[in-house]
Amino acid sequence: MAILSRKERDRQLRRSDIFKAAEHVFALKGYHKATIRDIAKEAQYGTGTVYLHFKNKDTLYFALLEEKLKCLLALIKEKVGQVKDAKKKLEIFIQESLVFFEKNQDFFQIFVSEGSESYIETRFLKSSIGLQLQEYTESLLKEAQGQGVVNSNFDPEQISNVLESILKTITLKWLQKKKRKEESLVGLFDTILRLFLYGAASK
Amino acid sequence: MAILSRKERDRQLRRSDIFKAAEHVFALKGYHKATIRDIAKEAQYGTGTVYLHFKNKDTLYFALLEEKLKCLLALIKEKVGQVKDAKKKLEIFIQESLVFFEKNQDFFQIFVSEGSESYIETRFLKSSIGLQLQEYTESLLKEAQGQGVVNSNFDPEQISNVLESILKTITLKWLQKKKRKEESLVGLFDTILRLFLYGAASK
Amino acid sequence: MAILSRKERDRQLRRSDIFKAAEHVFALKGYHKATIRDIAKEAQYGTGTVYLHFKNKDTLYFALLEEKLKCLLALIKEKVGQVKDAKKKLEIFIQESLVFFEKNQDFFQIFVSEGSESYIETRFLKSSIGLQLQEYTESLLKEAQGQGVVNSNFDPEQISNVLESILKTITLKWLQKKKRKEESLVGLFDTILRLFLYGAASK
Amino acid sequence: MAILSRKERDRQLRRSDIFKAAEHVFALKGYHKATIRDIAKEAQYGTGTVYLHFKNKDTLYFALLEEKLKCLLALIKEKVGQVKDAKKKLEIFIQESLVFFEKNQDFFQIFVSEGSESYIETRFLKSSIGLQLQEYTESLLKEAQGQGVVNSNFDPEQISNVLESILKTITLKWLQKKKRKEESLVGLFDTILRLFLYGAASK
DNA sequence: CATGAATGAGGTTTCATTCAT
DNA sequence: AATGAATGAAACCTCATTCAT
Repeated sequence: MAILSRKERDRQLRRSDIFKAAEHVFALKGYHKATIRDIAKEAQYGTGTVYLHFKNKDTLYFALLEEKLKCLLALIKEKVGQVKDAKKKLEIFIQESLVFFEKNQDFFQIFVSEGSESYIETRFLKSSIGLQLQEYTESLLKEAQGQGVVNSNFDPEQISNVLESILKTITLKWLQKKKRKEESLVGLFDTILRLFLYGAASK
Repeated sequence: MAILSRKERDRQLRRSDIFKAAEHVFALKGYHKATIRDIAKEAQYGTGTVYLHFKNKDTLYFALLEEKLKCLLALIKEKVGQVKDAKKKLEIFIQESLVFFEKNQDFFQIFVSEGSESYIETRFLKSSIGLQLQEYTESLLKEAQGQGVVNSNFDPEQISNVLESILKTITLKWLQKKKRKEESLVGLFDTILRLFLYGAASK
Repeated sequence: MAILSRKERDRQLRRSDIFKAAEHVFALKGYHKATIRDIAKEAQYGTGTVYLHFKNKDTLYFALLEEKLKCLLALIKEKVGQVKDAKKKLEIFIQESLVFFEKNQDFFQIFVSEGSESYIETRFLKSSIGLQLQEYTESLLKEAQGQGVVNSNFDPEQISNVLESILKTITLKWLQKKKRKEESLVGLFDTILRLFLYGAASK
Repeated sequence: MAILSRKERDRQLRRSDIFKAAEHVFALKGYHKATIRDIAKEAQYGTGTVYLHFKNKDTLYFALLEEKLKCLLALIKEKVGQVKDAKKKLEIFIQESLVFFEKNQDFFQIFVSEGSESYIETRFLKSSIGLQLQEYTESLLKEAQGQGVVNSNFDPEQISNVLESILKTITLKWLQKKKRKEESLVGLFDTILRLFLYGAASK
């Protein structure tokens, strides 16, 4: 068993190496311009080795998305689970998302690009983790509606999508300007929360 | 002159045929999976014919985006120009966008996909029409800030991005559910305006 | 008949226009890079018009070669016919070739390139005019052998080829250096004659 | 080291296979009509394999020329280096060229075709090996002039070109008649040397 | 297991040639 | 007759995927 587990550990290490490389390359070049050889080289493996761990390019791409999203979701769930207040939960949701995006900028670049090609969108949304995140966000918003934090007239799915899109938009623009400014992404937390909850209107 | 104008008209007709086909195929398959042959076939022309009108795939893609966006922008500018009130202007901006998206669903699919691969993003944003739309939206929001409709603490660029992303998100979801529901996209105008201006919070 | 002959004259004019254009374009770009559209445009005709006069690109190319070579051969024959002495004949042959090449540098460029692609070589050599030139040169050399001007041990075909290749080589190098030097091609007559007849050795 | 050298040897083997195939196909069809697929098929490899070794068709073509010319030049230099007498050197130069051409008839076909399309000419002449051969030939002739073997009045560049063209012409004609006659190319050595040094005139 | 050379399907693009006007 | 838009075959080249070592 000790041998098996070492084997398994090694296996996971390779997978993780490839993930890291793929994350970087996909973020840099986009799905189509990135080649498997690029990724293998970045990971310092042979081309074929990638195929020992992932059936094909698609699989690798989505596995990468899922893996990272699983992290994000787990993180959020854990932190959110520590509070009861629905508004606080939303705040933590946003906060932790921003922290995660700031730490994983390559991943974010991929995450935000996904949705581009229609067939990717479809496939990804059907992936269990994509759905789970969607559902979890919705559940938070329903809870917020239950507690009178969010207006109950809105369709929970709709506003969860809107929240996500605001998060993505603000993060994306921050990423594009990062070179010039020296602002932390988390510093935009207030803006996002405020925009989402109270909108752009004057008080 | 009659001959010349007929020639020119024919030329524009071909261009338009190809645009229509390209719109459809790009929307269906995405930029990368769409082939020039697909588009030519859809337009019922030979492959080479496409190249008589567009230097290459890229050019066709961006010409299509620009053409449509020019329409959208012209439409919006015209309608918005008929009112003075900044809030009314915003309303018309949203309203007309929705009308346009509903009428041009294939284009919307492409429009929302654009932004995916980084080089497309870059190239598109640098295109004059992309910038113009961006700037026009910002100008509307600045005006709204000037008239106290929108909070002046926000960065106009930021909220214009947020407005655009809300529009896109809601439209996208509507598109994905269209088969089931039988709701008009313009019917979501109130939701969008409200969400953007006053946010998701309870009153 | 007058009408017919005018028609025919017009026809010859078109042909000649196209020839002139083709000569220029082929010389500039080479056979493969030159397109029929290039040639038509240069001649200020429509693409299709070229096909009214020449079955296809190949035909045009070889017709051009033949036309010019027919001129060259006619010219040479006429001048050479005015003398009896075999050595003088050879001198005139070389002299007139040089004059012709200097006057028709575009044609020379094509002429010297022909021979490149193996299939062209074959086809051209089998053309009647190619053979005629070859045979005429041979006959001059045979005559020179008969009069003791050229050594009878040589195969007439062989030395006629050698003479032609010396002519081409010297002309080609002259053409390539023309920009720098300001020497007339005919000025190289002595060199060529001397090299051909007495070789490169010291006296 | 053994492993590395075997890999390298394999690599050279593939390269050589492709060269052999390319030599044959280029000789048969000429540069433009030859396709990479033709060459790959001839070499019994897949199309893509060719691109593992040569960036593109051009590169393959010139690499082939260079490789062969490098051999020819090396061979000549070695043999010529064994004698001191300038005339003997010239003789060996011609002799070895003929031996090489006879052994590498496909290459010769290509070699003689090169010079066709102007851009090929230019590119080839600028290649170091093309220049080297040119310069080496010139140096031999200068030496011959120095030793009174060749008339000093001639421009060394000019007569080196003439020598080369005589060599090519005679070889080309021999190649075209090979099917009929059963003569060795080297058998034409005397003719070439005599023609070049003493010309075609009677003694 | 790891490798990376080999593969070949498939995409983009060009251009000789045709044909409706 | 003249035109030039339309055609589509065919070439180049890339890269996901396989497989022998």
